[in-house]
Amino acid sequence: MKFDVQAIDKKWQDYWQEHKTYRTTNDTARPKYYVLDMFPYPSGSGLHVGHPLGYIGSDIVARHKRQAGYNVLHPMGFDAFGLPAEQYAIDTGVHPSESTARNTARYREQMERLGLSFDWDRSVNTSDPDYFKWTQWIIGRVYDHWYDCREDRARPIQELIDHLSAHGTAGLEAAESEALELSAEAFNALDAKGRSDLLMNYRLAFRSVSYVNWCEALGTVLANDEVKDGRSERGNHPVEQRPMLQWSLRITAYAERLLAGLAEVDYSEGLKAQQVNWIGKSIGALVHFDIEGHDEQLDIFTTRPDTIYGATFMVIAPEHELVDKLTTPAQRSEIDEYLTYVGRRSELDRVSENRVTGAFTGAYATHPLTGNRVPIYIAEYVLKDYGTGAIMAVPSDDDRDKRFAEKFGIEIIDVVDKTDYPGATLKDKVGRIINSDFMNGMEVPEAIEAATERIEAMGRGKRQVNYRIRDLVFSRQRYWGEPWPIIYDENDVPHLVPLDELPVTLPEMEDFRAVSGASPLERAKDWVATPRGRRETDTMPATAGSNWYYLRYMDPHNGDAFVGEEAVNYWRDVDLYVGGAEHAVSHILYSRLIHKFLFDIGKVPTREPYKKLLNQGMIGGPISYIHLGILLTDDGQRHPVWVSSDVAEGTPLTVEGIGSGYLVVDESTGTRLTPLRFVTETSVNNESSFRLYLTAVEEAQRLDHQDAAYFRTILQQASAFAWQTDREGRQYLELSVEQGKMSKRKYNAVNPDDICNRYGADCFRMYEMFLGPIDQAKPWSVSGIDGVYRFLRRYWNLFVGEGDRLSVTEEAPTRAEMKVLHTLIRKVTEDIDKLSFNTCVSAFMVATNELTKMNCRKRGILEPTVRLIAPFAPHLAEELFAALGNMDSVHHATWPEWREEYLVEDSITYPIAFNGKTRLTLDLPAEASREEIEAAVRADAQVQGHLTGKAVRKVIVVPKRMVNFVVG
RNA sequence: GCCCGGAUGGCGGAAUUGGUAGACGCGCUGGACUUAAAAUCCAGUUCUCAGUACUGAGAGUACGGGUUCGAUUCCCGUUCCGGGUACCA
Repeated sequence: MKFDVQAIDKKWQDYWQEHKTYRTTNDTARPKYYVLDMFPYPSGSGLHVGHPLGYIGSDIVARHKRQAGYNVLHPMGFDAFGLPAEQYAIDTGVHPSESTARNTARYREQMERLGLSFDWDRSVNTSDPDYFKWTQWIIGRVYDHWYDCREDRARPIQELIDHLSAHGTAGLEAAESEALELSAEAFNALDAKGRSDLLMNYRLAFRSVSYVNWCEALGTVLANDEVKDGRSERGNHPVEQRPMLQWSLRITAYAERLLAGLAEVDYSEGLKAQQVNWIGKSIGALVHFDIEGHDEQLDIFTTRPDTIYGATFMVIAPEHELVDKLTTPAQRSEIDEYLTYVGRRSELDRVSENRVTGAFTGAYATHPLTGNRVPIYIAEYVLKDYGTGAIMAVPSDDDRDKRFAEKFGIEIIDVVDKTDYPGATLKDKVGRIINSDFMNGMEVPEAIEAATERIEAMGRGKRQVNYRIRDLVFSRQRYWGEPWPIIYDENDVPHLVPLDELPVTLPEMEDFRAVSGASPLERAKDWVATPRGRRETDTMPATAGSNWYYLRYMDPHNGDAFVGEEAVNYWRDVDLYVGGAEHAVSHILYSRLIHKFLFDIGKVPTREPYKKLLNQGMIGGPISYIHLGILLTDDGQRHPVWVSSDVAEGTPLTVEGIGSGYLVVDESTGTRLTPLRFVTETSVNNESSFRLYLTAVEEAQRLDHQDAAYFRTILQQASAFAWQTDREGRQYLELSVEQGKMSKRKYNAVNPDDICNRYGADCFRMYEMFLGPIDQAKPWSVSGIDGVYRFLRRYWNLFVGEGDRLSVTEEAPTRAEMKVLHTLIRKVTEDIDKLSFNTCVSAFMVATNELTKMNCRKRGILEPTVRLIAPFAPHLAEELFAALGNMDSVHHATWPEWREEYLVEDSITYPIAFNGKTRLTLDLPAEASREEIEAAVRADAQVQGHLTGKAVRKVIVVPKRMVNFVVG
């Protein structure tokens, strides 16, 4: 048997496929364990070495749990619908179904090359009609429900209709777009269209006009999480706010439960904090202000009702519905001018320059407590979407209000004395209330309570909770997504497409580009027109398919339900969910929402989908640059040359074929991106350095892949290289380097296939784990991978001796050998549990070093280590396990258990410290008592040497730990 | 600005109810084997100072304080780095 990692990888990958080694059945006799990787979108560039970090970690857990006797569900599938897939298709001119199929196949190949133990028979793909049939069905269920705030759950829309026709809105506490009051008679008098419109106010999936993020370049609306700094996350295009008719999901109804549910899941604190911030709960009060000369009231939301005596003006959002009505003739032109200005400003302008702007409407509100006249302004800094879109401005205790007041010359009344709290900021909610009538002298928390009570008692408002989270816009004017399963009748009333007619598939289209706000599906006239009316032409966002996929894996081929009842009651939820932190907010939050909805309608037995979440760290890639300079030769000629990054301007240079002169730098010089595959990482004088060797340049001339082609065009920019020579006489240039994300554009993506082909999948797997804690970001570097390869080789050599023959003996193990084995069992078992994979690899190295030193070749020791290493190095383990005479796969073998009796120490090495400084160590019997230890230590000659001439004030003895003498 | 992480040799990192700081690996230095190289194996490798090999002394986990017999670990303050988020009333 040869240590030929390529052959071993191939042999066992074929074997696993053929024997379906990782097939999972819904065998309810065994305890279940569900370990899931986040759904990848199969991009055209394939996997790079950053992706597998999480896959390997979860695979180790899956394999370990399998060996530990669990029925393990460890599936993989693809998030194939959505903007990226469609944008990629448009860029490459290939139909998304084709490119998706190709990319999916590539991903699967790469994953199989890594030896990941997925049950591919359970794979799903969101763009598969058998899958999105159920996506459409789920959204249909959401559409068919409303949220009863009193029972705190979703209920069928028919029950709402029954209530409305019997009592109207009386006694109704529902999650709603706007508060409505309606009698039963009025409801019953509505026609079909009127009734449908009214119900939209309550449905959990509803259609309404709202301000949405419109992205002109992508031709679609985007959800809040798809927008970063006023630009689209995908493609970095500008985004503006526009009122549009859109489908949305009423996630706000679930805000409180999404918040509360965080208490019962095991996510990192940071991730929980992000979810909490995104939901953005704030507790405060709703206050009504009368407006002079108008019947309407101005409603504002504040978290600081205690500062109401400091409210010297009001500000409403420019888009607020009362703006037009409140504007006085004298102020009309000023307001119109301001509205034009605001309309011109993009979201990006608003975010980037933080100027104080606004205009006076001419109207005044009446302060509910003082009766004072309070001017009403409009200003950009008040957002239409948050609270009521209006505020009472308290310039003494709010930065923005203060800047506004200063600019417009408005009175500032100090209402909170913070002298007792030096350093406190406005947000700390501390201080003593002044200038505030009945609240004077109160501390802030007390005053908030008192103010709220007073306002409620006066009928001027009420306590209120507000959330930052907005309802989730769920329409896209794009082709590549699930069509909304809706048909509008001749009265424009939407009707759900019934289950037996699902899925609503996409029409075949040649040109599926989105044009100016109209969905491409509108152009598919035959598809839109049905006997019952016209189809909805909006599609769903990518999250529609990915927010419930973990349930489909439980029962992927079920044609009668999205998941069978028995299957979901067995698998229940995901025990360990592994993926990148970039999906922390949106994906996790939205699938928690759908899960809670499915719980409400009795389709899932658990309240949360993911019990424990592990966010793997990003692996960055070095981005290297070659330096271009000008060689000014003695004859005054200028020659562009490639130089080392450490060559300064003015350095004398001699370049072969050109002559000598010195280096100059001008606007044509600088740095050029160098593909990572041509860069060699070395270490010189303990400093790491990145070099371009002559051999790599020659290689770039030969190879025909993209990186080489790019690099050739770059290298044409100069005619020569100012080579340096290393110790071995090879020619190179020093490059400059920075760390960045791995991406195709930066030519720094490293393909795991390349590493596997060189070192084998097992070495790659263990090396990625050895890099450090899995949740920490780290730069990719190949330095060190040789060390892991050497370790695997040494481990192999424990089993295989001279002439590549198995050299394992049947001798009985010694106590020392058993101690090595059981120490390893304990360490690996415990550390897998802690998801501390890097220390597992170290433990294997330590054990291998020790067994090599002992020259241990005994089956009784070595065979259990094969079962331990199987999750990490599945191929080598399989090869060795078979060589030891086992017929079944090592991955079905049991996990070894450690026994304490082999771990106990006979003697313990005690550090002996004097005033806390360790001076020597002494070996003492493990079972020695405190007194025996002290006596033995005091008797030691060396210890006495340290104690001579000093008074021992105290002796601290911690059995099995240490001894410390306090001397004076 | 706010929230969340983090800072340990030349490098990746290890060390948890507070008890020998630097496991393991890389790199580097020296040696063995070899015609040579590669591979492999052995030894050394936190820094400073002192000495004769065995060694000894001092400093040391971003920085400044504190608690403690004892602090990488707990507390207070500061700096820097990474991530998220931002006119959210």
